[in-house]
Amino acid sequence: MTLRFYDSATASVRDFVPLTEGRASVYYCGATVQGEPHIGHVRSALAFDQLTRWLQAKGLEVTVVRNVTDIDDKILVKAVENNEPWWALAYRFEQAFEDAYDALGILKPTYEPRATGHIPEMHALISLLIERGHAYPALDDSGDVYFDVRSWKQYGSLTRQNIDDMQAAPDADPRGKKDARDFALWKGSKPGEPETASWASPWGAGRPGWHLECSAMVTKYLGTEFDIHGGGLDLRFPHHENEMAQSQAAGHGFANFWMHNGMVTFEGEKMSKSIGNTINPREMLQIARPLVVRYYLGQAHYRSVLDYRPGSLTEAAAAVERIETFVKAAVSQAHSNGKVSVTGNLPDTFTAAMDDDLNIPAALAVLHETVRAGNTALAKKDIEAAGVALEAVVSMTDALGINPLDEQWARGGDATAELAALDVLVKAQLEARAQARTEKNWAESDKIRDVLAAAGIDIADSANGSTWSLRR
RNA sequence: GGUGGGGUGGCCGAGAGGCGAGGCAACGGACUGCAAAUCCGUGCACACGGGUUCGAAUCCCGUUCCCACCUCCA
Repeated sequence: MTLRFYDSATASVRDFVPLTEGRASVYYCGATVQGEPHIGHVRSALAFDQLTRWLQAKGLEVTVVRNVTDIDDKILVKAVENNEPWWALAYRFEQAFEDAYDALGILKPTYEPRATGHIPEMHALISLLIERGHAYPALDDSGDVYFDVRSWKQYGSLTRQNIDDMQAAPDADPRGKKDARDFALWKGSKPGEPETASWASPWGAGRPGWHLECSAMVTKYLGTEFDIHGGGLDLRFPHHENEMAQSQAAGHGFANFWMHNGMVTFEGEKMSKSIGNTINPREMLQIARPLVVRYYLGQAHYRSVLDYRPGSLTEAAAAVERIETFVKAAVSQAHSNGKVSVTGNLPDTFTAAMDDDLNIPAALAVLHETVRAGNTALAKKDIEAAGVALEAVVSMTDALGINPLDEQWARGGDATAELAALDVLVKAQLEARAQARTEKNWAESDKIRDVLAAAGIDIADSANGSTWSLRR
């Protein structure tokens, strides 16, 4: 089957044919760094990380650009509230986002441009739009520059909306606009705003409008036409609609595919900064390991709503442990050297599921079926079959970014020495217990197990001896 | 008012005309000194009402409920 993705612009699943053979260019909207990341931000980045990994697995050379919006109204407001320079606040939260992405193994984009670093590119785009008759300086003397929505007849096409049918914003302030729907490309400086948040421009000092940065940056790094533009579903309108309008009005082909990930809800309600029902990745990481959090956030189809509720992570942990238990057992029995290479040989059913608009739930079904087959092989002492299953499982998990053998998920480096020491001590206990068991001294055997269990160490007996693991 | 997405077994979550995806939980069995893990089995699900069809969770008509976007939002 060929690679297909759902394209929001046409509301249909289409074959994905890269504009340049062998390559793929992806731009997706990162965060406005005005606060701590919440799980929804991470899910979005994860969805596009899964996309990136799959494009790579298909042999494409992928260029990924994710923006950082480091200047906007809220950043300025919050900086004042915090009595902190806006740029310090933006940078601080940018780091918090990076930390959250890193913790979950989200691959670094090829490049991560900041809005404030691309003012000249934005000016050039504004000038071009004015020349072409699609933008105009504000009719009052605010110093704003607006996109002229009525001048672009395709406006609304991304979300298939008609301007006249749209509900007017309740706080519609016409300011110097020709139409209430016109949006700011450039915002003139207002009294009281910090000088550091103001840049000179042909239309007066000011700062960029939100939508403009993406159009300017995507063109700079990926060209006037590129393969995929992604982002959260909530960005579809107005942000992506506006982006598309201004870029196409400037004569650019722009995105070939638009991909939008679904929202994360909290017990049925959308999580958002403005409502305040958010979950911090840090909080999730306190109740589950990074690998489990990644598995949980990535297990549903990227376009589905993902509803978080207490207990979700416990269930995900059970599923992850099932995979890990098999991999661990198979490595020790089928790969005595402990080295398992990612072959990239994926079951056809897995590939077919992934090719079909990244159907990860179906791909995970293949993964779990392979785990079961592997476990059965181990039970039958069919080492060859177990080895085959092991390689398939490792390759599949690797393609999804949840390979339990990946050093990304290894415990922190600091713990290595402690673990090694613990291993020596626990192994001594296991030997004593093995002795007791050969003597059928079950009381002693169980006592040793209980003592270890009380310390958070679980032991498991098998035909090949006993193994231990730290309860997590 | 406009646009879009949905209602699937105890829970999560795919599928989209015909063999009960998969995971979690539960129960029964096998294995085990006992556990744990693992394997096998059980549950006969598709909001409601009509219709089309040999056959519908999947198509059509109607009803109903939910959610998102239309203002900053991943």
